[in-house]
Amino acid sequence: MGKVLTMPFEGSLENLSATTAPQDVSLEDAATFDVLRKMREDILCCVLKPDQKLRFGELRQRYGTSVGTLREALSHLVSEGLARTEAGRGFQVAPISLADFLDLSELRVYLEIRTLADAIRHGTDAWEAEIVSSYFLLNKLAPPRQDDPVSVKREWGKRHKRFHDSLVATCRSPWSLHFRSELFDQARRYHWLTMIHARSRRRNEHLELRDAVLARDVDLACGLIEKHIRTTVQQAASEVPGLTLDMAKRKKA
Amino acid sequence: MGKVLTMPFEGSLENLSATTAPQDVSLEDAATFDVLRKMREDILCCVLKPDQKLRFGELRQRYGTSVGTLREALSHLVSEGLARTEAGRGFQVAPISLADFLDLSELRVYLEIRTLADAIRHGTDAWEAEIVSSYFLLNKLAPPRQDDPVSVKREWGKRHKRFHDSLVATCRSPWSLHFRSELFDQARRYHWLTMIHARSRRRNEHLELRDAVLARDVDLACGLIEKHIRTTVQQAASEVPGLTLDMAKRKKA
DNA sequence: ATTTTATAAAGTTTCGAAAATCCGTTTACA
DNA sequence: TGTAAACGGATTTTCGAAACTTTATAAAAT
Repeated sequence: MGKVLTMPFEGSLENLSATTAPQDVSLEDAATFDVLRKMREDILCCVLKPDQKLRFGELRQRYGTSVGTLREALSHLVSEGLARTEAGRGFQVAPISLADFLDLSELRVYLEIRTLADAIRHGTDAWEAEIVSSYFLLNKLAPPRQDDPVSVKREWGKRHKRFHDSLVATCRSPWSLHFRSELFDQARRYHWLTMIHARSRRRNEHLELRDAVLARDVDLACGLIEKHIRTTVQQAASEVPGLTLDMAKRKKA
Repeated sequence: MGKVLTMPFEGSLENLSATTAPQDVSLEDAATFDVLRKMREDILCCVLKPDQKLRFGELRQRYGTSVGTLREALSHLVSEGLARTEAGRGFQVAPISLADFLDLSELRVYLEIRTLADAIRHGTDAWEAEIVSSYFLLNKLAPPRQDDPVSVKREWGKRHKRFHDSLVATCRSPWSLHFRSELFDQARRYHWLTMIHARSRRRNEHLELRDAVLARDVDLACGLIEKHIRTTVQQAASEVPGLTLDMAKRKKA
């Protein structure tokens, strides 16, 4: 658990960030990306449920677009790990399982620590300002529980993501940031399920995290984020019903 | 450099690998994936050069397929980081730079170590057999140099990948394997450039690696793979011409 | 000479129909 | 009764043409 040990990226001679890491497809404004964004959000928030078959007919209605456009978006979701496909038999929402959540969380611990440590070391005033700002917004909303309306849960999820993104924003490793981001989104699916069934209330870990980061205390901050992730897994494992024996949901179709 | 420290995935209660990690899109046999595979290979081998504009007209001829299919494949390449796109102005091959190679290699070191350590701990007879077999095939071909024909370079690249894949095949973390695989492919682009300009000859690092792995010596094997990756970066940095001042190739168009 | 505006060419994005494929059911045969 | 082949409906996959955007070219205006 202990030491942080992230090696800084001082190998890279220059910080010019004209890199090759995959594009985080949000800068785009074309119609395809609208659909992609919407579908991703719907999968993350389990509007489209795990294992659900994704038929073109229905999707076409739901998102008001053509087959080709849908196909492109779906193809994208597959490579993000949010959908699966088998040649000839269409697409379906990626399954979930405790084993998967554990696996991705372990990797997340490393990537969050790695990016956070580097971000703190290269933080700027603007970075601090955005952290303060995004924390403020997050804190304004109480962490949602099972009986809160969906819109509140969604908004909280958005602010939660923004806060965590702000923490690592000045990390200079595009690849680390990219993978961190993918895993964060994956985790959001499980977070959503946890919110749905949330019984226990957690203390304000985000505030501690914010302060440690602003104090530039790398070890403390990284320790906190690690605990934060692990606690989240624990909570999900103990409070989300169908998430223990893994594949007991195949019958759901 | 030292310690290996990869934490095993003993958190995951069961090893059933019915997971959610993104599909490695090679099991597919549809036409779209043929095109995707071919295009990926062409980018990796710099047939399609970094920064090159990818016009639909030309691609359509080259791969004998329709716009829609191409678009789907390109979209996939974007999320793998092998291409870029800007709404309204099409696609282009992802740029390369030394900074990028350094960045991805640092992350690769971690992921290769993580996956290799776990793979060794859970290796089976079949795993050992495949390592022996793939090493044999790799060793039959001498590492290609600048004057070797392209077909030889390609074949060697294929066998090289197969060997490295075989080493980590029994790793039980699908997400780690997935990201490792993406980064390995990224690195292949730079390896190709190195082969083109290779001056120095390296000793047989793959043999050492194979033996360390088969001897189940985790620390040694991980140390070797780390050195292997770092050496490759060094070689590329010193022997590939345009790969020092990063963006001196914007003029190439 | 430089900027601005208009026009044409090139290229990209979207769409829905046609071809191919899969899946469940019925029919034929041993 | 059980197995295999064959049909029909549903769904996916592929395609190229139409609509739209950007880029290049040329003429007009400052």
